[in-house]
Amino acid sequence: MQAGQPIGDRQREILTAIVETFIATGEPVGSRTLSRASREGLSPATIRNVMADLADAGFLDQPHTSAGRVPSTEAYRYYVEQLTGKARLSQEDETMIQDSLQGASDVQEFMERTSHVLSLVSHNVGVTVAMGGLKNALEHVYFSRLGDQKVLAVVVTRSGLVRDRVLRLDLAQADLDMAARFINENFRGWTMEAMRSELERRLQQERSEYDRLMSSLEQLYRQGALAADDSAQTVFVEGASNLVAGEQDRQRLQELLKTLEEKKKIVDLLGAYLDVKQEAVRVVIGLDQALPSMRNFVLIGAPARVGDEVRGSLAVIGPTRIDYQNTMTAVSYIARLFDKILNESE
Amino acid sequence: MQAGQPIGDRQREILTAIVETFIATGEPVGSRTLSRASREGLSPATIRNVMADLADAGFLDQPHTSAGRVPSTEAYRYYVEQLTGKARLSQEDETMIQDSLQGASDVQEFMERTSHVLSLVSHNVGVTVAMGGLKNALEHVYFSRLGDQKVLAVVVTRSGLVRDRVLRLDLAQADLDMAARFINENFRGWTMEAMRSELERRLQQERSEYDRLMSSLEQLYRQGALAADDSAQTVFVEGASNLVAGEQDRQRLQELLKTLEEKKKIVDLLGAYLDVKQEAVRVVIGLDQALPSMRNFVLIGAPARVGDEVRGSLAVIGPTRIDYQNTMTAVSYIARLFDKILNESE
DNA sequence: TTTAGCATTCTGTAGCCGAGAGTGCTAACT
DNA sequence: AGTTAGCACTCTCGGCTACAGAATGCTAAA
Repeated sequence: MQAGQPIGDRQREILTAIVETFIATGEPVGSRTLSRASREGLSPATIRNVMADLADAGFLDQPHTSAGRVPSTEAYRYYVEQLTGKARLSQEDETMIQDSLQGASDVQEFMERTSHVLSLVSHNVGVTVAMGGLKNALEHVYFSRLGDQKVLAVVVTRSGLVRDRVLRLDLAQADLDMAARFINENFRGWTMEAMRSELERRLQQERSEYDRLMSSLEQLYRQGALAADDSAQTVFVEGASNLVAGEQDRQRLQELLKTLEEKKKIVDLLGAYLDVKQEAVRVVIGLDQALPSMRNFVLIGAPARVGDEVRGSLAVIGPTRIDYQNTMTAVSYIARLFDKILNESE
Repeated sequence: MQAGQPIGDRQREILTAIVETFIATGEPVGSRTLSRASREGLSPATIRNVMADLADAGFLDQPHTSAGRVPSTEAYRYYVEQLTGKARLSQEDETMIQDSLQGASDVQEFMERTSHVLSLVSHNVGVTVAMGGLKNALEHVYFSRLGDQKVLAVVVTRSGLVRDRVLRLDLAQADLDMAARFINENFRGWTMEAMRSELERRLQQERSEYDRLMSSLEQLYRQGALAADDSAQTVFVEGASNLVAGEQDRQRLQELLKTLEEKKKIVDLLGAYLDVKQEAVRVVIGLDQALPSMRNFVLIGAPARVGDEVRGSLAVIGPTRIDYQNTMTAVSYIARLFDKILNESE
């Protein structure tokens, strides 16, 4: 069989079997084992022939001459593609998820719990990112003078997201109140994005007739008082300890954990692969392109949306040898739950 | 020499040497090595005698007959006790800390960065806990109706701490405003603690003449709208990957990481050992009493206070084989910095 | 009190062997 | 033409032995 050729029924079947037993056992799988497992009673020799073909086509790797075969990256891709996706979550997992997520009231908390429960059901690393929320509707801002040179700015969005930051600024409380009143009266209900650009426009325009209010607003704006969108995305990474069992090489294990600690990289990773508009769960096989330390790791994730609006992402990160079916179902289940629970609260 | 006896000069010197070389190399230290290192030119045999005494006194353990000696828990305690504490932070570390912590504006952010920089300078796990802040002075509360059955409560303290939570409650915005105005007018500047108990008192007292305001307040209070103190302590644990290099046993490593993921346990741990009123850095050797998985681990921490008020704690968690001097200095340095930076902002 | 010497004990590493698992190929079989 | 049995070959892994190296404890001498 030529490389790159579409593959036939028997090959598909055997490839699937290989991937599945490898996922289950973690050890290279040999023709004997497959022969015993396959209910069609094929002999090892036959299977060996097929395996040779699959190896030629680039679906199987061989750790060394006399070891079994190991699925290649391509094999996983193929395997995931032909997965029916019809699977059901186990009763246990479903109730565990329900219980964990019950009563989470805001996005933050939901995300935190989600990353945790994801790590539990997948036995791998659960990751969630809550977006800043440029698209959020403004509910209310509040400025408070804290002392010399310090002003506390609090921005509340309609969805219940609260962002606070302390600015180095010297304004009287009266001025702050005036500025807050102005914003609250004029921009309540606007998206943060729209509000900011409109505000900027006005500041630009009325530069000539500068009054006290405009000056305060300008200062506040320049200092980022309204930057609720801002890269301050919150990241939750949980279950890193699960990797200890899987990864043999200590060096690699350490790099892996270190990478997971670098929140920024995780945000970028999810951003790169999940920001697209796809509805469904997405499986990315071969993370080493983005993060070298993530060789042989995959990402199974979905955007977390409320209605049409993307509020973040959730994902599981684990070795290629992961239970795809189950994890995908779990991720998709939680993504739907997210929409459902948070939709009713707005 | 009898066990439990105070130890003499030579013994002290040798014990210190053993602890230090063990910390440096990580391997059991033998008499030969010590003889070469000691500038007094003692022969291995002499040292062996002393070592035998120290072993009798319970300061040294022996992995097996013909291995060197390893310091016992007691030895570390003794070692730490007789540490002068006069050490200086290296220039690098100092600037690294300065740079990392520069510009942190609120307690949260400070804590997050602190845990990170602690893990960097100690090459171990940096942990910080930000307290809820019962003792914080109330600045402002704000309630906002989010939709059916949902109310957003935001509490801002004078120190710039912002706590928000979503309550399941059905009150009209007008009622919420009234309640907020009432609290802001009556309790601004009170400590959260005082405010809550006074409010409770009033609710109790005026139960007879129940009006709309009181009813709203009651509902809000019962739902925890003002529980800015609350067990919602924020925990930051960083640098867990550093443990991979140190710990040999995989099983143990996994348990360790798992424990570090359980935020609650970490809060309890710091709480148990650091909530005391001590000013200085505290070293706790033998964490297995509190957390079995933390056998052979120590905690080097200090309360994080602003003025007289404890706002949280910071600590390094690492194996007994840690650079005590340096870590202690770093912890104490950051604790002072914490006070300094956050004091000026209030 | 300190030291030298020596037998003893234990670890870690290197090397070897054999069992086991798996492949690839060829030749026979259906 | 596809399938299977047989067989030589390769490679890993666990167990075993041997050996060097490092420390100790003890005894006896300085």
